[in-house]
Amino acid sequence: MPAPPQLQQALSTALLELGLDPNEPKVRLSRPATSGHGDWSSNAALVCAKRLGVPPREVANQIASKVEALQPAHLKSVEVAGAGFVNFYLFDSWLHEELQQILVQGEEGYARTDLSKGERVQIEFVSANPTGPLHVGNGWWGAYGDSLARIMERCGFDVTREYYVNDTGGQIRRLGESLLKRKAGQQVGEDGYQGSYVAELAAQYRGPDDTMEAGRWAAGRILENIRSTLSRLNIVFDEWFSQASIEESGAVQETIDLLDKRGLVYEEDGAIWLRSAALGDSRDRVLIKSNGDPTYLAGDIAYHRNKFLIRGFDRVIDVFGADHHGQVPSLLAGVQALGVDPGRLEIRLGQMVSLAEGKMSKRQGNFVSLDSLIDDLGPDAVRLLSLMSSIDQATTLDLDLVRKQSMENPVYYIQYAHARISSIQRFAQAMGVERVSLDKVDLSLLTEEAELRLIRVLIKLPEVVIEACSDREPHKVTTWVRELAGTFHSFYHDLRVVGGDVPAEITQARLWLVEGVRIGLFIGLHLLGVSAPSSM
RNA sequence: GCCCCCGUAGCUCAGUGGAUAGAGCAACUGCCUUCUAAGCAGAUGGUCGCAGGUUCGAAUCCUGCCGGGGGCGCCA
Repeated sequence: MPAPPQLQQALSTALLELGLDPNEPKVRLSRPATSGHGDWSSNAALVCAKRLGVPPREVANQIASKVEALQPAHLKSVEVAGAGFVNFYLFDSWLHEELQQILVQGEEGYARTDLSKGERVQIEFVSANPTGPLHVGNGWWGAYGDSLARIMERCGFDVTREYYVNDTGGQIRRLGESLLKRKAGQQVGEDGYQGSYVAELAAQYRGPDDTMEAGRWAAGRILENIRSTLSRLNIVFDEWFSQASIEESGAVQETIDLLDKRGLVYEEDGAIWLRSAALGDSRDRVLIKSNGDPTYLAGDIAYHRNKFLIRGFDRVIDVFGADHHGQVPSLLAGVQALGVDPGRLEIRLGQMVSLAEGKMSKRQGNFVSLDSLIDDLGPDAVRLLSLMSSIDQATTLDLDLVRKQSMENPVYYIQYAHARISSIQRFAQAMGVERVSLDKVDLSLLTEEAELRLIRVLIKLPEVVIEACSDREPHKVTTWVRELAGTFHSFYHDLRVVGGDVPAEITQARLWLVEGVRIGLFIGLHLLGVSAPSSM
């Protein structure tokens, strides 16, 4: 939340009068961590003191008295503290006004901003090969991509969610081989897909004994399952983009022609190479193998040409697993070779998710599928669990522990807060207490510390969403939602809303307060893709 | 060898330039005749991997080292 405009204005004026630049990048008006340091605090004196050759506390004193003289709205007192911080204490009226605004804006409007500058963004994520069920890591990075999309949408971006389907080449052949071997009752080799799902598919396969045909059929079936698994997690894609379609449309050849025209390809050892070493990669890369097949990279560059130059996305965010880290420099080089500013392509790497029980491998089929984890914990818990920490953090899941905790999972803690508020609202109605309209309620009756604390947390949301968006870190929303839920539970314990001997006007003010909290929880949970139940 | 990520309480993780470092789980003590105890309150628990550097100020930025994970294909 930005500081009250009058306070910002007064501070700027004060700084200017002292010959200081209010737009100095390191100068901040921010909320201190502890309430003992005021509602807002400026570090201007610390930043500027050296240049002035005056002790910081002295500068701070001058700033303090100038701001005080300007008497900005809501300002109660100013103090100089620590090494030279100027701390501002505001009247509660500031918080009451903020709450009022939140209630006016509601679920739709609150914490909605426009950072987009009109950008169309594509986020490509999951994109797991259709050769087996999704694993837990796909769910982790999938929740990340989808929540990032939701957050960016709330910040005004036009977002397309896309899944790149790897439905071509050696994998499909290998899948087809595995299927046919299973069907014929033979052993699947070491380099085949050994999971039991292959046997299940083999039993259903009615097509000819053609490797590619069987492979494509199986991939199609698997993709259907992937789609339904993802939808259990509230992940829905706008576009499923087929790699085969890129190859069959001749787009790969067109792309290579384009690169050739730019003088960035050459032939050697019967293969076609990209001069990627000249574009930041550690070496040159093969685009067309000596057997005439395009490499994965060639298809990927053609795909990114489609993203940037055909469909015209302003910005593309690719979410990959860290095991694909090696292909990043090549892809960036390829994009640059197309003449696209590589700054328009962001690649976020999700660190690996593993199980305490041991390593997972899709080929060997001994992994815990995302589906079974969802069966185990429920979709909300899986989604929230995956959005608790940064994707830069490698995760080791201890299933026993997670299962044991699932009844005391953070997800219930948060949802319970939302359900409790709904319950209060139901109770009020049952008692015949109707909420008066917003222009009739006197929010200034909210003076208890537990009430004010709640508003202080609630008003952080817009800034949290903005930060989560620009840092591409959805888990910041999770952190905030947990804090709000905790603050609410504490409030709930301390103060009654309806009934008891609470005066009617206070009940009204508190009903609106908890509605504000409900709005915050609802928005936060929605951005995380977690449901907000009205009862539990 | 080179590249990326991580190292914070017993465990899982927040905090990434501000003033006494936070939460959940585990362990301890209290709180339900009152709007949902899936909750609340209190106490316990930390050389922020190590060593330098930058800064008025570093868990946060820079360098080196140690430890863990991932990657360096005419595989995808």
